[in-house]
Amino acid sequence: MDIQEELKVAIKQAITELYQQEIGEVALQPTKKEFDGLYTFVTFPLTKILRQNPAQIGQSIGTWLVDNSPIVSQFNVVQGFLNLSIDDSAWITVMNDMATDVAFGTLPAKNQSVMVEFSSPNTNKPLHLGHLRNNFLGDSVSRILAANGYDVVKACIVNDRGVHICKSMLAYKMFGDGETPESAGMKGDHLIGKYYVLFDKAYKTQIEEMVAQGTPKEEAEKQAPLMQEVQQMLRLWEQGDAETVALWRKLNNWVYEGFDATYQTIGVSFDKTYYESNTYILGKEIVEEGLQKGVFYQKPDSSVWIDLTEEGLDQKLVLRSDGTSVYMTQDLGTTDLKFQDFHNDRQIWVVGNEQDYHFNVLFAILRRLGRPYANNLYHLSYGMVDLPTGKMKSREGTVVDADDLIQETTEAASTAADEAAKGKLDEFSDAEKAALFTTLGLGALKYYLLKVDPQKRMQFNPAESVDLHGNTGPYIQYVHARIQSVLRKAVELNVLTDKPVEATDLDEIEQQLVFLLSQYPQRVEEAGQDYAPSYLAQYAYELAKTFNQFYDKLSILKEVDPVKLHTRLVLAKVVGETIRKAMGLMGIDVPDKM
RNA sequence: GCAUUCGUAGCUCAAUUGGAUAGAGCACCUGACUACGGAUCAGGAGGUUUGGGGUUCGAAUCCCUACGAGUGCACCA
Repeated sequence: MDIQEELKVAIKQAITELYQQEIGEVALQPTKKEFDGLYTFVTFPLTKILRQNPAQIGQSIGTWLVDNSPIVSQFNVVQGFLNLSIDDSAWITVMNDMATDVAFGTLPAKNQSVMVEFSSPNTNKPLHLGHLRNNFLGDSVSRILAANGYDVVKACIVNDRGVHICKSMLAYKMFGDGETPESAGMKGDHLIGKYYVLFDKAYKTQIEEMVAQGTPKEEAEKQAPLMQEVQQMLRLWEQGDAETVALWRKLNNWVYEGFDATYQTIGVSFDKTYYESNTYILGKEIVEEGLQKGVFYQKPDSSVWIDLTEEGLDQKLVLRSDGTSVYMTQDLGTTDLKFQDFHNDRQIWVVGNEQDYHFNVLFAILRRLGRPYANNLYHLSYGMVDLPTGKMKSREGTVVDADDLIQETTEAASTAADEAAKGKLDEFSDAEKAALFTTLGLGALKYYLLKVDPQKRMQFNPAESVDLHGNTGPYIQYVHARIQSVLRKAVELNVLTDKPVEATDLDEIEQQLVFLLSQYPQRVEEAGQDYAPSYLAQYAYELAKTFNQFYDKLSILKEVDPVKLHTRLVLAKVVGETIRKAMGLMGIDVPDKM
């Protein structure tokens, strides 16, 4: 039973019968808390069509609904707002539906596939806070789309070649002295990051020396011997020089081991990994195709361009005059490759908003080329993560390392949780405790980063990110643990939660809870449409908070009326399951005890 | 300079896409524990939604403008 749908149909019917008019889509909104009712229909827009004032329209429709719809029990009209109360029997039907539907909140299969590309790291340094926002977003959006009935392919493109990795390679060659992750006692990605920093230091010293001797800074940056060597190394790599390739392979593998450990900790995985070393040559035949189709044009120096001024964009280079690729060429190639590999109905890129322009251009070019998939591409753009002290700057050493952060968050969770648990965890083994603290720490961190609208730049406050109170992951996790505790005791009392609810009336707060629960599938759908994990964060918090109010106001296990006791247990059970699902869509686990 | 995103309580964020008196959390103040898990709940205070115009029954939301912040405007990726 879908109360909202039934209401919409009933309202349409009311207008047809009362006014002999057809209206389009009926929009309902949740009633504000200070008014009676749960659904509100706004009548202002109808005044012109129905030629009546808003309050009269509300009064007429409200009266008709109470007389003709079995689910509408009461109504009130405030100006142009028609507030509707729903009969308890309808809510109880809804509750029973939800309690028996194992797949509640999972939408029917759409027989369409989506590729979500995210993470896509460079292999010269470890992941940082910004990558975490990217990974959590991509992972969560993938889960949300799967819940919406799409077949999802999670893809990662590893940027494993180029100047940046050559810098680490060169520094390792110079200062490495055979060091390995084992000998250094460091994760591989951190070790390579160390050499990247070493390169940068040595390089800067060279530049400073050259500038001191009178070379202009810009020229010094290009002429510095270290940079020359890096360029030479890149050429050797491209020529397939055995020694260079072997070094490259060795260092990259260390980095992958490090990344894998981090991915495992944060619970992120991919269905397909592309390596740029395999794909960077792609795209040149597309340039050829574009020239033949007249989409691109060639300048006398033989560089190739596209003119996108009609789309409000600029002229853009797609092939250098020496015939080598640029970033855009590669992306054209990989987009085609991804489509050939999976034939996805849609492709999504989770990439920071500094590349907004790049994706506008990429999509415009693919449209011009007449790619069949060109209108089903989406750049999920997200804002940077700032620190309370300002921007993260690698040069100033203010970058927050992902592994460090996760460790700190877990430690903070363990300190706070050990204290707050007050003996509840005594029976836990050390391993169980460690697992719980990771769940709580990661829950706090993921929730903190996902609750904000992706598009917005956000501020990361370390102290707030590990908070357990208020609008946080652990607050919601706590409600789940609390519910499980109640359900465990119910089992001891032999109260079954798998038979239908037989109550005939509900308390107001119970009604509010059922109403919220009934909205879950719709929220999943909206989150999918807008690629917005934040909707689910908002929802999970509201549900958890409402449950705590319910819990405070009404007793469950101490209730003497067996019908009410049963009703409340079923309600608690469904709330627990829905919290688990909603949090699951953000990649957040919920514990049974904490 | 051009393009683009953003500006909401002291701070961090919401606002169901144009709807009611703009809501939460943190911090601050007050109350509720012989507890179905107080890691909780109830209450208080806190706002000219950056300023100024406009559109309409109705604007944080749409348009214009000023101010402020971010990002992009490479034959880098």
